[in-house]
Amino acid sequence: MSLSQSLVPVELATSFSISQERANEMFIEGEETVDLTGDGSDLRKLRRVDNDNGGGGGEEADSSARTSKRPRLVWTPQLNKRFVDVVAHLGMKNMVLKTIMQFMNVEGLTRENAASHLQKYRLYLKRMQGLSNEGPSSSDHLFASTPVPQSLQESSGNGNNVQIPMPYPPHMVPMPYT
DNA sequence: GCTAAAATAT
DNA sequence: AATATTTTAG
Repeated sequence: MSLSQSLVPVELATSFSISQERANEMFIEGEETVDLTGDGSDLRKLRRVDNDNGGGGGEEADSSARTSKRPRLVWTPQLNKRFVDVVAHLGMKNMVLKTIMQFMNVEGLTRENAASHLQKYRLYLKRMQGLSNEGPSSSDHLFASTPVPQSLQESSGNGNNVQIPMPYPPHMVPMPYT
């Protein structure tokens, strides 16, 4: 029961101070939810909510992300933007999970997360190209807000290596935790 | 109860 | 690694 206080460190190293009261509204009963970048800030904030483990102590021995099931990841528009942006520079040929994740370098994002999202994004592109040139479907709340880059429209004459003008600086954040 | 999104399995 | 299926959230 006394694990609540350390689970909601919302604020990050930003100049802007977000409402700290927001920290209180992330208690989900029986479920866990992660939120990478909520809204209006950089997207390297990963919040993690861990529920009770039924031990009594409430302390976890493992400090690393290991043996612990990661809660459901929420793809915010910002995070998706980053995803699309990276993918745009890669092109269809190099739109591979490994590369994508490498250039996104969003800490906390796992391979499974990106893979799942990539799948959905591919389906989205296929759908859009199959129908008409333009036409925001009623669904796709997330992807509809993101402009499909021209880099993906063509086959991209790039060969096996891609030149990326350093889209994002490499971060050295080991573990955000909270 | 249905649909969309994320996770998980193949 | 890519696609299919299952599970979970909305």
